[in-house]
Amino acid sequence: MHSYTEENYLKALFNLANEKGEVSANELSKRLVIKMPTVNSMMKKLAEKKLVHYESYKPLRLTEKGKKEAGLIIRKHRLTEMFLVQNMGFGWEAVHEIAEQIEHLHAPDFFEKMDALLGYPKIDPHGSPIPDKTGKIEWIHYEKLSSCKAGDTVKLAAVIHTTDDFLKFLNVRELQLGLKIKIKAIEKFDGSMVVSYNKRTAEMLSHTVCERLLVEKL
Amino acid sequence: MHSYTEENYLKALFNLANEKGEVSANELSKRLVIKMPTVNSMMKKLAEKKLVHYESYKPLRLTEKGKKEAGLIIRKHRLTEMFLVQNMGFGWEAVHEIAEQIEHLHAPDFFEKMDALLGYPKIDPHGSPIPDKTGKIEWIHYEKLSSCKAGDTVKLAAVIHTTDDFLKFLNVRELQLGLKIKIKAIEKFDGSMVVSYNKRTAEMLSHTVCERLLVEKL
DNA sequence: GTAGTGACTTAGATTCATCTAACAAATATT
DNA sequence: AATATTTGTTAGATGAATCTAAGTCACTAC
Repeated sequence: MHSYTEENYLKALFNLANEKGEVSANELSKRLVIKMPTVNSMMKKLAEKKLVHYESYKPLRLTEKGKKEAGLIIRKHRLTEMFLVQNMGFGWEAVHEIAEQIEHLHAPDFFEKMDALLGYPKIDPHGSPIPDKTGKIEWIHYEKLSSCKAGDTVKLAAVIHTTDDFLKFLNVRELQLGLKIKIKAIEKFDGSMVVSYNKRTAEMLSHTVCERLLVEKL
Repeated sequence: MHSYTEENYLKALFNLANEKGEVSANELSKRLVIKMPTVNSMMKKLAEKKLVHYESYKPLRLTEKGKKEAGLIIRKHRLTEMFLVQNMGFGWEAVHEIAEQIEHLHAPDFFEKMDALLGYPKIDPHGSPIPDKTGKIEWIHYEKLSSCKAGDTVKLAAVIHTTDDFLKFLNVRELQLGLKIKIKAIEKFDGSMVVSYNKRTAEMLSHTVCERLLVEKL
């Protein structure tokens, strides 16, 4: 079994790799807010355990084993988030911090039970896919709202870079997963969009926001 | 805030004090399966933090502050057990291990929510009182079944020394909290009891079992 | 193609929770 | 009361995860 600390390194490596492809020690250090030398020695340790491929001065890569372990942690995280929202009534902005802790529990029955009570969900409350029991993730490709054209009608499928503040921002505007959104206009100079949905006929969304909303075209 | 480790010492001290009054370093060491010198230095550390009264070669005592902290951890443990049983469908024999881990989470909202969803329960699934939000415990005095007389009719109010095996033993015999039990006879030589309840007309319970069943006389 | 900057590594210190070994105090036994 | 046993304490070591300081590698810019 791996320590709480090791699990956080694995998860960070996994997430960074999916965001940017290769992962540098430096990025990892920044992500975890842990100084480089510490990261460096942990990488050697994880290499010993065959969880990462480590070579001096080369980018970091998870091994297959490492990916699987990371996937299983992320599975626990996302199942937990789903449970907190669906079965306990938390808002999607409130669950990340709690799930960050629960993901490290060694309690297979607990996660099995959550999974069953939720009906074996495939996505978490933010639309991110939940890895399966082997740690594998089934990537679903959505488009960014920012890459859609005026006139398109889309369905909100997932949100990314989900800080609490951003999620609260979405709450205030009733922007929820599954929502049907019509793009009325796009401002050329800043990429902001005017959209309509529900009873809102002209809501303004900045480019930053549109970059974080993933949609399916209808 | 206290570390996971410190919390376990506090909880063990609290429980031992309630079982036996005074607590020796030796008992604590055995309970936690941690060697004496380690316990010793932790006691000094907790004394620094004003959580225990420590004097060389004297029994250990929690300070008021220590009792409160311990009570709050036990509160989290018992709320969790209740939630796992009531809202997630676990059997009472399955929840201890999971709750041992969840009790250490720093997630006030999570425990608040469980408390609310449960309707602010006063006891856990084993009949033990749940400390209030200030860490105070309201002791309820029940009698041991073993101290009742033949002919008594009692209600099962709590079970103590609840190992998983013991709880499974009770499951098999349909012995649940709230159950009305009639004492038909007591064997003098070994203290075992013959009791009836539900459709069971002559169930034999050893003295060991009767010592662990707490009841209210009816 | 050398200098400079940023990324990476090594070396060594610190803190926490644990251990073993050895010693001291308190308690029990005869 | 003297001795043996149990309990508690001190000293010092270990491993995990962190740090700072200092040195090395590699890419970028002229």
